[in-house]
Amino acid sequence: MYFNIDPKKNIPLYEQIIQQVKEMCAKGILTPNEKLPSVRELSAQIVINPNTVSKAYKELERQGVIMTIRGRGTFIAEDYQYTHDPRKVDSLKQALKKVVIDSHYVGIEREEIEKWMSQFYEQIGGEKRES
Amino acid sequence: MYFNIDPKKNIPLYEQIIQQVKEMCAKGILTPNEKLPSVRELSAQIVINPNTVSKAYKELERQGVIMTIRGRGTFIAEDYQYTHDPRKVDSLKQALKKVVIDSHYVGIEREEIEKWMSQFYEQIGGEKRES
Amino acid sequence: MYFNIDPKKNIPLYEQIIQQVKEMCAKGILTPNEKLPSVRELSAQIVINPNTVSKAYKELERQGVIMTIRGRGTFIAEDYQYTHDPRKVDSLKQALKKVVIDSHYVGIEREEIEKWMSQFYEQIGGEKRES
Amino acid sequence: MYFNIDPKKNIPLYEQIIQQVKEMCAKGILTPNEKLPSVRELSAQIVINPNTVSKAYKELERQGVIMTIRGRGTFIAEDYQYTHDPRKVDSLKQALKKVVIDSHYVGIEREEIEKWMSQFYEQIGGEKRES
DNA sequence: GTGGTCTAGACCACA
DNA sequence: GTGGTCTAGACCACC
Repeated sequence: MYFNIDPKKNIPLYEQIIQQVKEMCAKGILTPNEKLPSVRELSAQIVINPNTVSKAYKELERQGVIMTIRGRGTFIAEDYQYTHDPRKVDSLKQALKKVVIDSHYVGIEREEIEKWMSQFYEQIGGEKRES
Repeated sequence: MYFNIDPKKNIPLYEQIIQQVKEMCAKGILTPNEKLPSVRELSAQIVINPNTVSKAYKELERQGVIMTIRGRGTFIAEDYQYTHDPRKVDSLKQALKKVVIDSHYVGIEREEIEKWMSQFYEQIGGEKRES
Repeated sequence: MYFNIDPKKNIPLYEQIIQQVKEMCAKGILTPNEKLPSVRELSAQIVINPNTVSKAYKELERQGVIMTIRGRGTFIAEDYQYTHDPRKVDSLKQALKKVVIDSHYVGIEREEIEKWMSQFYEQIGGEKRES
Repeated sequence: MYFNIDPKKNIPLYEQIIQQVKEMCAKGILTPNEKLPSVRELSAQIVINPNTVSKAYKELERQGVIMTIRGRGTFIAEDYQYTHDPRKVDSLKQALKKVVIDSHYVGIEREEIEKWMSQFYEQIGGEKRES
């Protein structure tokens, strides 16, 4: 459970938390039913406003990545449901397009991008989650 | 020179303009030294405030994608210089990682993502810009 | 944190802010991680529109002189990176040439110019920034 | 009489003309009473709007650098008068300060700047103009 | 509280 | 005609 939060980045803090939780889940570092630190704990650990952590948790729960059990804490969900939301698909497509074009302008070759992608998929690929 | 601006999207209007100009350049729809619509023209065309268009143009100029000639207008730059800015590279890497992880959560397979990527590169690949 | 903004000058207001922030940094009056006045504060202090201050701050951030932390404010950057941008070098050279020639036409001797330069460098020289 | 005008630069075209005329005078390339090209000639030569050349000439005349003799043309003035205008002096000081600070931020050492300055003064120094 | 985005409308310098 | 600067005032996201 190591978070790497950088307030200097453009990405909102709560977004950084969301991404890192999802990343750790995808990589298998966090497994279903595993307990997450409480809002207080985490906010103390990464020196951040508790409201920010809370917001991240709420969003993660809304997406079905984690679940809160009153009085017990928050846990990684075990029954994640894929949501083929067409708007999300489109937004992903846009994001990928932006990466392709921007990398083109930075002078990064296609091979490089694909190397990155392979790396990311390798990190995930190990434990393909059934659902 | 058709722009497709949607104020309902989360992406700022000026960012949408930037992306679309870059996309059209990369695809070869816009060629070096070609004139862009004037700030006023474009703002009238896509029904947007001139300042917003101006902001987009200034950012594009800062990135070296376009150049403005005083009193004459704005043009696609002819001598685009790749900038291997390490911060940009890193941010691209992050963006790609986000796409990979988020697509995983939406239930999109790796093959699908790679198909998209191939499409985007095909659209660009035709006229690889020298310099 | 005293700013000396003069709307009557030819130099744009936001440029004056940029120059003075950079000057204060170079002189060591502003030190890394120090907080700058908020956009609203500064705009009230020097009786100027907030957007103008914002523009100055954004440019300073783009140059890597300051950094903004979302919801917290703007701070002097701690890890300033020199950018040996050849275009900037050239433009500086031009600016210096202009000073030399114009001073020649105003009747200022070379010794005078060099005296000024020594003064400026003395003000900076004290705390040469490492990194 | 070779002009090097670049409409892509930030400096206004008429300013570029002014600077280059002054530079050529200071260097001795243009000597007192030498004839300048007519507005038409010059505007044709450097492919520019005649009004722009005209504006430059008017300003140069105002500064006393050149003189127009009706029906004969424009010539380099022979009796240039130094004008110790305090506002100009101050603006030069500001410009020099800006060069010093900006060069500091670009990572150029003092020695480099002084080397430039020496170069510029050498180019002028040959024929110190008496007045 | 912070900065970021956008609008509307004004004025100016430049070509 | 072009873009550049500035103002006033609104709304929003983030912390």
